[in-house]
Parts: sequence; structure tokens; C-alpha cells
Amino acid sequence: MCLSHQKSTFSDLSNDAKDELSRLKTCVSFRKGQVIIHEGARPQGVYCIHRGKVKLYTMGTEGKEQIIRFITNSELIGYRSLLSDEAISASATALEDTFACYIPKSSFFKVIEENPKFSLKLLKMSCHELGEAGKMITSLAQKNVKERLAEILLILRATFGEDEEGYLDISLTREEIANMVGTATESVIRLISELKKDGYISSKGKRIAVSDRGALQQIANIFE
Amino acid sequence: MCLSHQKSTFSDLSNDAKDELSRLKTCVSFRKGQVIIHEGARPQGVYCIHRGKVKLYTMGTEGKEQIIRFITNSELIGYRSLLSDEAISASATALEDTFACYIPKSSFFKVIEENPKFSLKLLKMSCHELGEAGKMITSLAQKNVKERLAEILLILRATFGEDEEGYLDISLTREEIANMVGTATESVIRLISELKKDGYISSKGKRIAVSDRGALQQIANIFE
DNA sequence: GGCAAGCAATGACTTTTATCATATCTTTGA
DNA sequence: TCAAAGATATGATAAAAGTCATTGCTTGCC
Repeated sequence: MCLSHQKSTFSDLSNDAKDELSRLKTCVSFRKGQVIIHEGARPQGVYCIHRGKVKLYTMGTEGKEQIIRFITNSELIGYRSLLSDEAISASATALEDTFACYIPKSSFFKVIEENPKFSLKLLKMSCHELGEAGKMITSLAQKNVKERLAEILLILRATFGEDEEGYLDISLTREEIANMVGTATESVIRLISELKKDGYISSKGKRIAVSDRGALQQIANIFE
Repeated sequence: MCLSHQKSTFSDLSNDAKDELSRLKTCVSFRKGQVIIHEGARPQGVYCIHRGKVKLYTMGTEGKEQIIRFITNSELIGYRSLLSDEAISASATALEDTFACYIPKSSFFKVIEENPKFSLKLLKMSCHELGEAGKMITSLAQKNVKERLAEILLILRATFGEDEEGYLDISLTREEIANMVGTATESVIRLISELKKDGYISSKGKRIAVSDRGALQQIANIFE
């Protein structure tokens, strides 16, 4: 399933390697809200998301979640900790019902060793993530809450797209948004009201639609 | 030079591979304050620091530096952008006179392709950095300025150690510390005065000494 | 369909942090 | 060695964001 995804991390593997992986992998599914991997644990394999949406987060002091990023179709979970040989640094929880392949540690390393191109692809991927993490660090350190919120709304739109009605195709509580932005839930609520009043977004319940992308980019100080 | 470092990224290479790299590399040096790589550029190779100290930082809006991390003996500069095939996302500037090996892009990739173990080591390294970046994100998002400052002082101590007199073996301006902590220079100055008054650190000019590590850990909410 | 639980919204108030102004101390280079 | 530039220090004030309290709205479940 997951292996045949066009965009999958495994897409470049030879057919032989894919066949072997297919034998070694197992299929798993997670209900909305279910924890996939847990901070502090030692992973025994990686998950490749086939369908669904997952949040990756660390626990700060006082038990507050900090969402680092989202993981969706054909992306991997748990590879960081396997490859760096460290405990899992960020938990992953399904935001909706999610289907994945599970590849045991030994099989994963076997594929890496036998397919230098795959190894290079992982390297490329982790280096890309490092760049993204650097951007997030700079935003958190230098932008104010409103700028960060606008930025995150744009990221959500780019990551998950929109449904038929134009709403972001991801369902997050205001608290979860706050846990990405790095602020209090009330601050997010206030600022969403403000953006709504100014006509840059609209919302209905927890569903949010970006109506003026340019304005949000300007608020977020994004020039691209 | 750099290749023979015990801790170097290249230390696991075979002697043959090391010999070849030695032929391909060139030696370069940078004066204090000199820019080594610049955000936005396309790198043509990687630097392996032999001796010296370097800050890695991105420019936020308003041209304010955000220091992401420090790079010192036997660590690489520029590999992220080379491997992810993206523009350089963080500039690097020498904090003191620094000596390095320069390895051109083609040679670097040749070593990667011919030495799977080296490739795996890079993977391990970048995945480790990803974990560190995640921690930094959580701190910036959830801790207050005093907690973050205490944390950074401990990181500086762990990274650079102390000189004979017990001062941190790194010379940073208060502004640079603020650019790591993600706050205004005045706030760092005020909080350093406070920590000093409470006897947890001491300082003389720009030199800082950690005198009560446990207290700083407690302030920073670090339990390890 | 109605009710409870969870979530969103808003106001009042407090705390934290940034900004601006100014004074004093350290380096550095002529 | 001395002046100028650059850093550090500190106070006053303003702005941003957090916290607490309360109300009202959705949503899902019996």
C-alpha cells in the first residue's frame, strides 16, 4: 500500500527491495486520538503513514504539548530516534483515523544498508527538516503571537489544503493551534476573532478558512 | 589535520578514504568576525572545523540574528544545505580565529557514495540535531526568558567548558546571548545581574562563570 | 431531542517583556 | 595612554501576552 505511493519515502527503491519490504512490513491503524509513539520510549521500528493525519509534539514543563510539526501521507514516524539511536524525543498522536505500515527496526536498517540511494534520501529528508526546524526557531524567538498565528495558518493551508467549502482540511482545537504557535489558548482565540473581524479568515465552529492569503503573509512577514 | 581528529565526523573512514580526502581538501582559516557561509547562497562544499568557534544563525525580520547553535572542533558546516539541495538556511560566522578544512561538493558526495558507514554517520548526526532543534523549539515556546537564559548558560558550559579561572570558555556579547535566548539585550543584562546578585553566576566584563549549576538547572526546569 | 461535556468567546486584571533614555564601564586602536 | 567606540547597566514607561473568571455555543451521545 504505502510502498507504492508515488511520493513515498520508499518510492525510489527497486522492485525487489519493495517486494522484500512488503513481506516484512505489517499494516496497522490508529483511531483518532490514539498515541502512535511515545516520548522517552525506545522505538522498535518506523511507521509510514498511508492515510491520515498525525501531530508530532514534545511535552514541555507543566505537561503542555508543543507541536513540532504534522505528519501526513507517505511520511515516516520514528525514524529520527532509530537513526540517532536515542530515546524518542517527540510523541506522535493521530488527529484522525490513520492507517500506516510498520517496518521493524532490523528490516529498516537492512533496506538502508542495501540501498545507498535510500539512505541518501533519508539524509536529504532529515536535512530538509533541520532547515524547517531552524525557521521555526527563528519565528518563535522573534515574531510576536499574531505574526506566528498568521504563519501557522498558512502552513496548515499548505500542508493540508482546503475542503470543498474552502475550510482548512484539518480539524484542530484552538488549544492545539496554541500549542503550535507557542502561546495561551485564549490568545489564539482572541487573535482568530481579530483576523476574522478584519476579513482575512472566516470560521465556523472549529473550522477555519483562509480568505486573504496575501494579508496573512503580510502579517506574518513572509516574502516569497 | 581535521581528518585525524579522534572525534571528527570523518574518523570512521578507512585510511584509503582518508588519504584521498586529504588530497582533495584544502585548508582555510577565518578571522574572528568573518562570515564562513552566508544565508541564501548555494554552497560548493563543506567546512570541517579544526580549531575555533563558530555561531550558526538565521536572520529574522528586522535583520535580527537568531543563533541556532554553535559549531566547534571537528564539526561540519554547510552539510545540511548540500545534502538537502537547498539554499543555505543559516549563516555561519567565526566567533574567534578559526581553522578548517574545505571539502568540495563533489568530493564530499564521492565519500558518501563510497562509504555507506560515513553516510550512516551523517544520518545519525542530522537526526541527533533534529532532536536538539525540537528541544529548542519547546523551550522557546514554553519557557520564560529567565528559564531560557539559565538553560543557555548551561548549554554554553557544556559546549565550551571553562577556562582556568572558571569562566565559560567562550566570549559572547550580551546581545549575542540575547540572540540565542530570543529576547531583548536589556532583558539578558537585567537577568544576568539578577542571577549574579543571587550568587548563581559571577561575571567580569563580558566573561561569565557558572557558580551554582544545580540552581541554574532548577531555574531552567531541567531534570536530568 | 435533549442534555452534558468539551470547546470557544470575551472581559478584567496581572505579569512579563520590550522599548527608550541615559549613564557608566571596557576595549581597542591611533 | 587616552579618546572614541562599543558594551554593559539601570530606570521609567509602554506594550504584549498570560491568567482567571464567566458565559455561551457545538457536538456527540444516550
